Amino acid sequence: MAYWLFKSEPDAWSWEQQKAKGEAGEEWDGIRNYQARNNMRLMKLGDKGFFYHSNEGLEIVGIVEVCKEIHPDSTTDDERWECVDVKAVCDMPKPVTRNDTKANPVLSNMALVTHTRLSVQPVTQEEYLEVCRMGGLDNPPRSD
DNA sequence: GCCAACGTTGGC
DNA sequence: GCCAACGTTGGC
Repeated sequence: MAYWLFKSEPDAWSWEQQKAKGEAGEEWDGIRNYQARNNMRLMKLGDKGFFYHSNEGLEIVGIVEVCKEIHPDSTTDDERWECVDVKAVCDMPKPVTRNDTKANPVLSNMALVTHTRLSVQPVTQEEYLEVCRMGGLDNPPRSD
């Protein structure tokens, strides 16, 4: 079991829209980057991840859960591109900004800091728990 | 809106 | 298999 981070521009797909989908969740489609796709291939049902607003906000605003494992991306016929489905689990009580993560030595190796352009990233358990602590989330949902 | 970083494409 | 050209992402 593992932890992840999903980036989305709120103009294109926001945390509010994700929450509105509720338990049904939604495809994390439109990913056209091999590294990001490969990360999604590794995801298991029940894995948790952060929902990050890029471009505007630049902060982790909530927690999502993988609710469908890797399958073809319905937005393209190109069979190279696959995706998972995710559903919203809970808000980050106090959103954690990218600057916050950059300023925390515990998170110095976090992909959000070191791999700026990667849109689907792995997060270590240590990083996950630290970000949740910073965000005021007392009982972080676990992947296992 | 700009631009640096980085990923992809295609010619050789 | 290299690398120049080009396209995209994302922070500022």
